[in-house]
Amino acid sequence: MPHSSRPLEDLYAGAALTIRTVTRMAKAYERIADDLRDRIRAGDLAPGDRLPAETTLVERYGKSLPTLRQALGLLQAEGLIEKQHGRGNFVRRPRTPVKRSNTRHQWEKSRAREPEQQRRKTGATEHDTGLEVDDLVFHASYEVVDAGEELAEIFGVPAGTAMLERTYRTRYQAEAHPFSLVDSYLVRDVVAANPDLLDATNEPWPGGTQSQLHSIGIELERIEERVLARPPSAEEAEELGLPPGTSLIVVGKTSYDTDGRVVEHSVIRLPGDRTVMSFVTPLERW
Amino acid sequence: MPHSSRPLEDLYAGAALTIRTVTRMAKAYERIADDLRDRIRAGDLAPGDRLPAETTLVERYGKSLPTLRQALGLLQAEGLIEKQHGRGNFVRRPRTPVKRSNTRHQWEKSRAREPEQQRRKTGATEHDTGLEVDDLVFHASYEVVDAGEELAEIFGVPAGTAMLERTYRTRYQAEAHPFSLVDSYLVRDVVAANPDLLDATNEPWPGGTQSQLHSIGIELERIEERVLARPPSAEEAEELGLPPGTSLIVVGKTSYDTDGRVVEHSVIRLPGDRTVMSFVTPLERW
DNA sequence: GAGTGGTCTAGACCACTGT
DNA sequence: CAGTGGTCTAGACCACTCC
Repeated sequence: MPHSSRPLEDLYAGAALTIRTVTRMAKAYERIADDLRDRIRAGDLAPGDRLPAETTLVERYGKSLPTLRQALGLLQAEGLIEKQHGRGNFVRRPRTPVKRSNTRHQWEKSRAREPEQQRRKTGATEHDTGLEVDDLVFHASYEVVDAGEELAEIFGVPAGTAMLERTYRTRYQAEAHPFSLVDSYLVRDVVAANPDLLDATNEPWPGGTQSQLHSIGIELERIEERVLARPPSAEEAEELGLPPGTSLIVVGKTSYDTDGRVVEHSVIRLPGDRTVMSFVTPLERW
Repeated sequence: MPHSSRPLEDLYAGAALTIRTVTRMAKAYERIADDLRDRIRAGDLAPGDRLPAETTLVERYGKSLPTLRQALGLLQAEGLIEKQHGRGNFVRRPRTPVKRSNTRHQWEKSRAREPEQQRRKTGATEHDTGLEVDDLVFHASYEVVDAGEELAEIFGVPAGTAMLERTYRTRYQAEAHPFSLVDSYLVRDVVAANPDLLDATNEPWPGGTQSQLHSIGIELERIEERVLARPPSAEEAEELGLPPGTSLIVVGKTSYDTDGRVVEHSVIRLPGDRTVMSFVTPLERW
């Protein structure tokens, strides 16, 4: 079963759960989809393989083209196949899962005060993914924008306050699409205390954002993350290489300093079909 | 803008982000979808309103039925409209968002040792949602199952070990569909120390799982949650009332006791279009 | 039974990919 | 240029909802 080598994800995928099977009339496009799905799961069609041409499948199943295409649409929504205009339909290769844990925050905090040479070795993303710096391609750009109502409310500043907007794109060297889109916001006048922080060419900053904040005397006390999922816009789907039907995970991350003030806020958009986030909650002892 | 009364969610929805507009040929079904989307956002079509019949829209836009339906399919995937066979297409009413925070774990732990009368007042779900116990309808059933490979690995027990499987469904009194499907697992022989724990009719147990574990002398030390999103199966979509195109959020929650042993594991399935999870990560002071 | 969406057909023409 | 998927049409018949 090419798509289910990881036991844990099987469990979450419902494979191990007994689901009450309901007998019902199978529609033509469902029967076709079921058949193709079985062939893929059985390994009859391996990841990367091209499916027979749609016209061929029309003949094989004895149904019309639109009906067949409806079946393929189902499989596409499930992430099993990928359509490539002019080339064919292909069995999707499972993409490298992207792991992200909230233990990264404490790790990054501890790193922030270490010497630069030490900080340069690995970043929080490498910490999460277990990869080397060279495996990742990183792109950053900065811009100064006025705070909208939402941002103003989050930071507790007047609307229109000048904010430093930093956008980051990170992808695996070997892949075409980034696995995270990050838009991070800081109050411009706060970070201006260190002019280096206003210059995108200093990215990637060894030690990350917490190290940058440390350079202007800010210590973080806690981080709050809000997680939701929604369908991607057409642009987001294209940028992340998301197949139609898969969703976007959006994380709103807010950093509070030791005075309880909001010092940073990020909107992190992640592909829903390959992101696994982990959150550890320690509990106080009785 | 009926779908965007909550500022924070606007930000995460991308409304406040400048997205580079790309000029490209608009396809017929995209133009129709754009037009209808605009009408909905403008409030021209209010939540709950029925759209004109598909045949009427075919005349209005001068396109064929399949093309029009393709456009409606887009809007449905975006969660803007809802199709109801035999009734019509309706502008979706935003559903009550379901909030869930990891602060519930510490809250529940503190509660576990309080007197029953105190525990009975509110549960963790009410703590999250800010609702009263009476606003929620709760269903539980228990079953003893053999541990599969995945469960065995998680708990560090041999495959085939007898597990207590507890399934929970929770919904708002006023709504037809539950907002969470929980399958929780415990090692049967561990919980058998208190026979009350094997009986589903004792649910809802005041104080929740941590209180139950307390009754057999187990104290939790930390909770790990793994979060991912995937498309729902047909059954899950139906049970949660998910429109096609929206995704499921799956949380794998593992509870460790003070000896570092796994004592409970849950698979929690939540509707992706209405669930907002919040995770707070405290950081150690410098 | 009237009105609505759901499924399915047969076929035309366009757009993209690779040789 | 051949092969492939993408868009679109006109129309038939079925299934569901509600009066």
